[in-house]
Amino acid sequence: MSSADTSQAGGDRRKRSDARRNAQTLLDAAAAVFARAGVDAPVRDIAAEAGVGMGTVYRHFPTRPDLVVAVFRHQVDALAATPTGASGEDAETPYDVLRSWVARFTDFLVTKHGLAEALHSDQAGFESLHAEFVDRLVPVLGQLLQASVDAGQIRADVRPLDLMIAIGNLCIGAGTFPGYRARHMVDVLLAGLAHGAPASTDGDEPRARTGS
Amino acid sequence: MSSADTSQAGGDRRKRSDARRNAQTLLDAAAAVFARAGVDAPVRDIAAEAGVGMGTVYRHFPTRPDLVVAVFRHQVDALAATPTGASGEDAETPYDVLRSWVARFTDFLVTKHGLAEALHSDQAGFESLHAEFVDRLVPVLGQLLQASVDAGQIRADVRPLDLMIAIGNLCIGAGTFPGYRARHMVDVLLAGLAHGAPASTDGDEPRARTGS
DNA sequence: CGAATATACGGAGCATCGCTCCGCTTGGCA
DNA sequence: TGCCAAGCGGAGCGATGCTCCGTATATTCG
Repeated sequence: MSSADTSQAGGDRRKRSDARRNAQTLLDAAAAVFARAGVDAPVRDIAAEAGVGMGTVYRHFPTRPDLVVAVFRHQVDALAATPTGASGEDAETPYDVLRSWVARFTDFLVTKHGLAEALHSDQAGFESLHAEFVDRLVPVLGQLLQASVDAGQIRADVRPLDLMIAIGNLCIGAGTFPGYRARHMVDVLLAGLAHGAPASTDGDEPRARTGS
Repeated sequence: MSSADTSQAGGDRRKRSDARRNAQTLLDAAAAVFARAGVDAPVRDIAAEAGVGMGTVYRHFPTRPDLVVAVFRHQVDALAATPTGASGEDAETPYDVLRSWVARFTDFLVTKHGLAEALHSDQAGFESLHAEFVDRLVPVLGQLLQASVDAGQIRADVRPLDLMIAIGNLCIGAGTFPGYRARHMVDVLLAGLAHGAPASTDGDEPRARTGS
């Protein structure tokens, strides 16, 4: 599912050698172009960088987002592969683990110029890119969240999807707006996560605490 | 400044009558189309809705964002015109005032389909749209923030621009992603604002509190 | 009231996208 | 070596933001 079964660069042994090579070349070229011009870079540029034609790009990656997904697959995998205890430290509290995972996620989004932006643009079927992130990362975030809730360290009224999208959103413009510090605002959000539950802020119930 | 001196619909008495009328027609048509198809709607559609040609649109509003700015000008004005005490209630604490202003800002962004998204897309000179919002609203937010800081109700390490962009970002996808509740996450962010300062969360200093 | 002229209009057209289509090239195999 | 399917390249399509300029008309002046 999620549209990115796109032959994964050099994995497929049944393809012709030039096809396999081109897929990898394309991946490298895309990574280079994305780093240089952001993930919004025209597909034509990527084709040119790789020294192939438009057709070749689209044969390997049927749609632009598929290419983006493929380029960042490794890093999403890394993020998805840390259910608990990033570095094996079991002494950390669940909330600490949550914090460090979120920090890594934030770094990832902030580092890749325009990735966070692309995650949300409704244009050109970028929803598959979004779906990829949601499918892979929401479960992990769900575990981290639940553990912190169970430990009584955070409020229980924030769902994994809410938090994931919120973090992704906060990272938008990180490299674009000079004065905006995305990481800092993610920190503030996490602080709010930790304190909303025990005492509701100011004695003033937020509003519309819909659903669980 | 900010590129939106664009004749303001019907204000200019020196223009030809048909020009004045068309400007207003365009504004109405744009509002209708934005409501129906989001602020990303093609300029051609707006021209068609208004029953005028492309040239007319661009003569009145030199660039797409200028049109968007003009359409939402009234509401931005309303937001900008409330330095303190939304409804004259002086008994509220500064933090309450901040909260209610932010709630109105959030409602505004969430209501207009795609406005929050458009605020951040780097494409097609949308930075003028962003500039408009920043110029008008950051000062107000600055006052609200400072008052709350002075009252000791919120942490002092969040600047107006940070908060404004953060809120705008959190509203992205409000109407697009079914499960995402933007308002709720804005609440969480505000909760973090209130609690980060006094006691740093868990005894564990967040991380990299880069330059106060 | 009727002509003159600046002002405004309309929409064809340009450049840039994402993506498709199809004739040509080339790798892999007998 | 020769065959043919897998693969390739890039012209081309439709959409979009924005420009340009010949045409229509509101306004003014005799």
